[in-house]
Amino acid sequence: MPTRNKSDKRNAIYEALKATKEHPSAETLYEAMREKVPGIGLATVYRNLNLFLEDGMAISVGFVNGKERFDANCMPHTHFICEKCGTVIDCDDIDPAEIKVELMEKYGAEANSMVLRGLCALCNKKVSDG
Amino acid sequence: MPTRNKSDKRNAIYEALKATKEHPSAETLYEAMREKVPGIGLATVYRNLNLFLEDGMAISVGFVNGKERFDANCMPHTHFICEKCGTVIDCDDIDPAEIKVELMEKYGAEANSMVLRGLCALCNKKVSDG
DNA sequence: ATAAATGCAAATACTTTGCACCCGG
DNA sequence: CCGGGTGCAAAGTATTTGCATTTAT
Repeated sequence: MPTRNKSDKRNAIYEALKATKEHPSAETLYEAMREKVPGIGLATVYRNLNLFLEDGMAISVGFVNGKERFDANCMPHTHFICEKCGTVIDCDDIDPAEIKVELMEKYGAEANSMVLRGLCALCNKKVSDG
Repeated sequence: MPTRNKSDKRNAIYEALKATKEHPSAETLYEAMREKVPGIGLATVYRNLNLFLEDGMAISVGFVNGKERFDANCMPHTHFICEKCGTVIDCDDIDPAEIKVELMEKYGAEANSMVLRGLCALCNKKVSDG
């Protein structure tokens, strides 16, 4: 493992990721940071996000419309992804404990994340409204 | 919606997808088919997989190592993906009904799929063996 | 004959990487 | 200085698309 220096840009990226609830993609995070951190490059955001993953400072929520989405909250928690609008919701209070036990008992597999996909409340409403 | 003709290649792709349990990527399916269907093109596989999705004849399991994986089994069922080896397991007997109800009650969101990620039995064993 | 399906190559979209330069200790 | 960090542009992957050709009806 490389020696990891402090770095203003790295800190800024991490703080920006921690500060948002929207589980941003690299590009989204980059766009959001450009004003505050002038001159920052997209590649730097990508590089540092990957370092955060390595170091356990962030997790990948998965891909939404081809883009990887990140979360600085590393506490195991369930995510819901809306297939329509791409919103990612933290479902902190939905505990997959029983499912995990079941998975272990039946398949011997150790789950460390659970992702539900479907339609969020808003998009669901739009559908039923027609 | 375009009028969809029958097509030998399309049928072959669909049959190949139905025949396998490995939830293949487009590329994997293409490689597996090349011998049986000479001259088939990768783009054709991609195109038809997308048509299957549109027509509800197949579902996307999600992305594993950057590649989308497909399943011809459209009955709602839980998937487990091993982050280490990329194996996708059907967990037909793990019913997320309660989780779905919880999600609807707490978030008003309608889930249509559930994916668990972690380590499969084999990879988990390797880890604990050290 | 007509409309859809296909193969190939070119184009996309997202992410990673090579490299020269910058910055902090 | 020296080693890590960064920006930019180029390279890399996976997927989609344009177009001329083939195929089915």
